Amino acid sequence: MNPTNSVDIRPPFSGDNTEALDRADVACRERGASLTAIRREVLELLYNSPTGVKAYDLLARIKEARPGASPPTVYRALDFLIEQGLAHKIGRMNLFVACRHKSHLIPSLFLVCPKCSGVTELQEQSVMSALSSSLAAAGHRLESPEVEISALCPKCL
Amino acid sequence: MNPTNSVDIRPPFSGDNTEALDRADVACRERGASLTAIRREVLELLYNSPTGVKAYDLLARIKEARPGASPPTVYRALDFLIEQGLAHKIGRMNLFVACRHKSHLIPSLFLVCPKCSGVTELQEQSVMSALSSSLAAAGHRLESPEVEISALCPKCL
DNA sequence: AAATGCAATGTTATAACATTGCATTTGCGC
DNA sequence: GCGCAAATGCAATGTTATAACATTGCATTT
Repeated sequence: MNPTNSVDIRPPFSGDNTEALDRADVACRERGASLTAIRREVLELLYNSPTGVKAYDLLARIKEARPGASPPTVYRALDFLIEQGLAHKIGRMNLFVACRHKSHLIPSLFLVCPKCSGVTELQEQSVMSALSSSLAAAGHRLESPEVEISALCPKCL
Repeated sequence: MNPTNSVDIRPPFSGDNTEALDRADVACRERGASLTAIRREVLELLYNSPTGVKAYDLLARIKEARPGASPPTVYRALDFLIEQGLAHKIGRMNLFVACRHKSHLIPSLFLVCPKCSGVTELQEQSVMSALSSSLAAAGHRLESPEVEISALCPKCL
């Protein structure tokens, strides 16, 4: 949650994420996918949240504009965003966050505060390389370049 | 899942976990807690499972002996075991595993295979120290000495 | 224009996971 | 035995996620 230590490529609370959304749109197109209205709206909600968001909270927000929205509406959008590398699920807490990667080439640590649901993304070569080699030695392979860790944030310490 | 690299302090598939259970019982007593019959049975089920186990699967097993068992029966036992450091919850997959720590003084990595639910526990100084210092630099503190990581196991690679 | 294909979305229901609240029983020091 | 705290039984409910099937809208073919 401490902005000084995050690797955000844009301000987490910005009211206007048009640019980031447009960039996401372009990235999807390049992969032959399409960031439809629903998906864009969900992504925008994630962009505007300083913390991880629960699926049913997203649903409630989406319903304001689309009264017919149902759980699958949201889960499908989230699945899509995750597939596209635009969002990430914090499994421990059933929370969803926008991806704030500098690059998918660099693996990330997600620090999830169990108290405030804040999510900070770190890119630490030292940790990730130590981790990768330990895993390799144990015959395992990281499933995704995203590792989530439950850690109290500075505010909640 | 590769036993060569695990830090199990006893065989994971043993049919007779009496000793480990007795040790757990003593450890609880020392802390003024009591490993009651239900709790002991749940712990035994965990000990006997090579993989993480879902709460409702545990419930089904417990019901064989105690037809009246209900979700709280199992969740309360699990909460107790987790409090006592005898079990661990894998949040990402809603899985529970017996704790196979050598010691709670040494932090552990839990490698959870997303394919087979296998759980391997690693104790790697290099990783944990790199991790701790990165977290500290970011103003965070590990919530628990247990870090879970989603990684394909050797069998499922 | 009609038919077809296909991705996305709508709709309903239900599965899967977890907790709350309250009544009852049990273990245990006195 | 008595009183108390801890544990358990039990029903209901809350929360998270997916299954199954129908419909829409738009691009392509006939």
